[in-house]
Amino acid sequence: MGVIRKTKSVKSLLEVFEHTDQAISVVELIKELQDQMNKTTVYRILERLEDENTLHSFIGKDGLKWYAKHKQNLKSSGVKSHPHFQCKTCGKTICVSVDVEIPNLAKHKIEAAELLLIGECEKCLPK
Amino acid sequence: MGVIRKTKSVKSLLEVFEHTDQAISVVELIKELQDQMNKTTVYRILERLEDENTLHSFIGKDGLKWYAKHKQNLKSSGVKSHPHFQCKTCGKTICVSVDVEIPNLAKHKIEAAELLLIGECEKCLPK
DNA sequence: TTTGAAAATGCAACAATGTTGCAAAATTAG
DNA sequence: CTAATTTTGCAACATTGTTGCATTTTCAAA
Repeated sequence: MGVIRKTKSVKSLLEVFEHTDQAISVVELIKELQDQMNKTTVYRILERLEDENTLHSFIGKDGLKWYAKHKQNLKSSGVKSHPHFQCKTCGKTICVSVDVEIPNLAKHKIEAAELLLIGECEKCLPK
Repeated sequence: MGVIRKTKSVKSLLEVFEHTDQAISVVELIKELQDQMNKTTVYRILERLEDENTLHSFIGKDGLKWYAKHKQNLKSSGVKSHPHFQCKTCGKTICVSVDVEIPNLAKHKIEAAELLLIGECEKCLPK
């Protein structure tokens, strides 16, 4: 397996994540980094960083892929997982640090679970 | 609001769901119905049937939209939701009839939750 | 049964997201 | 410094989903 080189592009991308704990969609990353690298490069670096457990990904409510920094997390039924919250109004998407009970399914092997919570964040809630 | 007319296309589409309890991806529906209607029509009928609560939809592990028959379901923390299981090997995707505990999030209003379980189904599990 | 308004459809063009192959450039080990 | 390997850019492509608009179908009132 390949080594991950700390290239200029990789550093640029990681820097984006250093300034926030929020998840960032690939679309936004491409937009934010468009002067520094090609979109193909963004996709490929994200893939590598996920393989290396630096980032983790999940699918948002509209089917877009999101990435966030990887943190060691709680385990439920042996499945490593934490929920993500996505604001349907402003789109803000965050990792939620709570344990989730993953149901067991007879005759099925569950290897991963994605819990997406959809609603409104504090800012978007009507006063 | 509009009435949903029981057109030939609507009947064709509903017939696909009559023969299974599994979820079906839009991609597969379009393929299966390509001789009977335009893909635009498939998208529009699905939207209407979901509005009418005949079907419900969710996003699969690859960001594709899936639909399944709507059944009255359990409520957790006031949020109506049930998990879906998707086999990473054969792609089979089903609704799971169990209650899921939806975590509460301070200062956030959670209106919906999607729990996607990813793993291997009975058929794909190595003996 | 006829008719006319509303709803539904097909089509083509488009938009957005994501993937691929390949040549060129950058990185790292020795 | 050099050579092998990894990384990148680019352009072309694939897939999924959306839109506008003209035409057709449906349904219910007459």
